[in-house]
Amino acid sequence: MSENDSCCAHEKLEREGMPGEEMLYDLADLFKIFADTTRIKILYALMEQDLCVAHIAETVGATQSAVSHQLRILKQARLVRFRRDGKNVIYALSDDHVHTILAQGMSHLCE
Amino acid sequence: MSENDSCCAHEKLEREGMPGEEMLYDLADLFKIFADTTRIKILYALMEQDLCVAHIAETVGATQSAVSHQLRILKQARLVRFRRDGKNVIYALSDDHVHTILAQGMSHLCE
DNA sequence: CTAACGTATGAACAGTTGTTCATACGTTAG
DNA sequence: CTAACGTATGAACAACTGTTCATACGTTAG
Repeated sequence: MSENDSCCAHEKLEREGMPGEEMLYDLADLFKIFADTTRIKILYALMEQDLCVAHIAETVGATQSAVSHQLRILKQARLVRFRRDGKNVIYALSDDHVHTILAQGMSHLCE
Repeated sequence: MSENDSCCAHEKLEREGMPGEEMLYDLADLFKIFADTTRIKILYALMEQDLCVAHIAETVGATQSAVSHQLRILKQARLVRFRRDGKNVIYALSDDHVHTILAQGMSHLCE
């Protein structure tokens, strides 16, 4: 299995066994984001199509405020991006790692 | 509300695309497990080789009690398995989803 | 301009989480 | 048997997290 990733930590991992402290904290922080049902719902919703905040709130069954707070977290983690459209703000997934990570989680659950 | 926005077909999402409530909670619970540095360290350590509790504690730099508590959580999620060896209890990874999920997380961090 | 709408944000709150400490359990040596 | 060792567990504690509420911000219609 030849993983030709540009990620420098992979080589280090194979040599030393464990990433550095800082990297481990970043990794834990990333998984924290997927550890909440509201955020997962938002991500699944955005996998279908780009959505404004009000429609996200409606789709996931949460208040506008709660969704806005969570979108802030997803933004900071660069998992979603956004653009203004008049009074609305449209959110979208920023890359396809979201899909891959969620799919792997599902795969474990269904084994 | 009757306007034709670029995000007006959100009603479809409630029918397809999104897993059920129960599955979403299980998925969030799974990612919660990866959302802690102590547990991540334990998993990385076990990727190298099977280890008893005392050696895990030494490797990850945590107390025996803290490690034992976390191993309980990893056990319940079926991410690790264990066997007795005299007075020791040897822990090991139970499947390779652990490696895949951690690698995907790393991949996102290094993009 | 002002009003209405969509969105963002801060504070307060309840619920959860991970660690420490003390102690109990299980196994083996003597 | 008892003592010593490795491991597990419960309670208490501090730190963190997600929601709600109130309110402020930014944009557009009139």
